[in-house]
Order: sequence, then C-alpha cells, then structure tokens
Amino acid sequence: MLRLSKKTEYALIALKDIALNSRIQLMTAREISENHQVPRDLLAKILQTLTHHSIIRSVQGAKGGYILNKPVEEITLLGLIEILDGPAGLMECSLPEPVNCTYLDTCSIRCQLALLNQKILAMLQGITLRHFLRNELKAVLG
Amino acid sequence: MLRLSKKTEYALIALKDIALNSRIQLMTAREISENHQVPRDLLAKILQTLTHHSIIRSVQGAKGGYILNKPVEEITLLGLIEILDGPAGLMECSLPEPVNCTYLDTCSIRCQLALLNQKILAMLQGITLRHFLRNELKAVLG
DNA sequence: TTTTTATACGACTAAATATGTCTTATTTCA
DNA sequence: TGAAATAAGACATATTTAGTCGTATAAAAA
Repeated sequence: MLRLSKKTEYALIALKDIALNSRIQLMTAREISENHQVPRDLLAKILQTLTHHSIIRSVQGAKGGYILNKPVEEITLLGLIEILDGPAGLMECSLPEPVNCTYLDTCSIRCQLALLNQKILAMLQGITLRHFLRNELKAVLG
Repeated sequence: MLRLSKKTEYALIALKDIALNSRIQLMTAREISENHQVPRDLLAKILQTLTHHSIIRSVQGAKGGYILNKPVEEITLLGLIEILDGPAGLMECSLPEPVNCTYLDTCSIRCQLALLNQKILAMLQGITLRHFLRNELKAVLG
C-alpha cells in the first residue's frame, strides 16, 4: 500500500496547529484532538514520540501542553514518517538496514526500483512543515 | 506504510521475464516462480489477475503459459499497482472515490497533500515496463 | 494539602491488510 | 487417458495499523 499512515497524518495536522500557536501559547492534545476530531489517546502518543525526537517540547502538569522545538524548515515529511512508522523504503531491500530478502540474487528489478525509491525519498525530504504552513507545496513540487 | 506490495513486486519480476521471452515462447508460472524464488500459487493468482486486465494473455492446458498482451510502453507501474492493490492514493481522501473521512471539513492538510499525491501518481504513471526492460528508469526520473 | 488538568508510559485489544496455501475444476497436448 | 498447465475461490496465517485503557507523574490552582 502506497499510503501515509494515520500517525503521519495526525502528526502533520497537530504540528500545523502547534506551529500556528507557538508564539502565543502551548497547545494541548485535547485541543488539537477536538479541533480536528482526531482520537485523543492516539494523538497523545504521537506527540510523545515527537517529543522524544525533539520535534516538539512538552510542558507537564496543568496549563501544560506542547510547543515547537525546531525551526519549521527543519521538520521534514520524511523525518516524520521515519520517526512514526520506522524506516521508509519502497521495498524491504531498499531500507537502510540490509534485510532477509531471500531472492536478492535472482531479483531482476531491485536496481531499477532503488532509483525510484531514491527519487521519492528525496521528494519527501524536500517537503517541510514550513511548506505546509505557507501552502507552498505546489512550488516545491514544481 | 510507503511500500510497494509483494504482489506488485512479483508482477514486475514476472512481467519482465514474460516480456523477455514473448517472441520465443510462453512462460509458465512454474518457470517464473523457480527463476526468482517467488511463491508459486501466489504468483499464479497475480498472473490470473493480470490476465483479466488484458496485461497478459494466458494459454491453458499442457504447453500453456503466459505471453504479453500489450506493448511494454503501455504497461505502467501505477496501472499494475491499481490492478493488484486497488486504487492508489496517499490518503483515503485522495482516492478517486469519495470516502468516509469524518474530519474532512476540519482537515488542514488535505489540499497540500493532494498536490503531493498527484505528483507521486504522475511519476508512477510515467514509469512503464519498457523502462524496466531497458534499465531506463534513471533517465525517466531525471 | 487536595483537586484538577495535563503529559508519560506501557500493556492491551481490535480491526484491517497483506501474504501465502489448499482444493477442485477445466483445458490442452502427447 | 494421463500429465501439465491455467482458473477460481475458499481458507489460513501473519503482520501491521489503529485505537483504547489504566496507572503514574508533574504542575497549577483551589
């Protein structure tokens, strides 16, 4: 399946919200969840994961919440996907780590697909939260 | 997950084999399966599906097998993905058919991701079996 | 000090999807 | 008639994804 995970979708939605409020106040998981009808507990876990990776910063306790912890142009779509879903790659054998592909030596498509893989990953890495905030994706994708 | 399905991988491998032999003889599922260590029954079903969609043509009975039924430049990667895995799209809401996305109206990323979706689908549609046969993917992807 | 509101964390469940197998029927050639 | 092939669909398994729940911890406010 060639699809973004819900985690990544929710992360993008949340980060956009957080970014738009970062200079004003902290955003809570509850607020984001209610703003966009996203499952709260799941969103909370996503935000925790993003916190671990220093994408955002969390403040605990009452009046707590989340705030951005990185410049928006340093938060890439590929980065989010890899943080939330693990290493990205069109095929097992195009992942950074070598894998147990039992037919590597008789595989006739690996090299060609590797090129496509590189192309797509590069595209995803070129897309940042900044582009989402400014609706600039069209320009980036040219 | 941003990954090609095994079905699509196996289909590409098989089509490449079939194409390379199309002027000489029919290829059987068994041969392809043994050439590349691909599960035979699964491959058989994939080839049947491709037959239904007129990508290949089947000949039943002993001495039977499969042969290409379309010019290699008309067999696109996107076409194969859609035949084998169903409609492709980065998100549910970017599929051709409208879907039950409960938060469409509060979704802040749909429009931007739709652009990315279009870009990727266009790329996949631009890649054909011909490119795989001639190792031309690098040129196509620019 | 207690209550409220928030994040942290991990276990757990449920649903969906992907992958692979098996059985039976049918077709064709030798 | 037997062997070798596709056709078709049911079945089984494994993996991944999505979502939930309970408990702990932290901080502010009552």
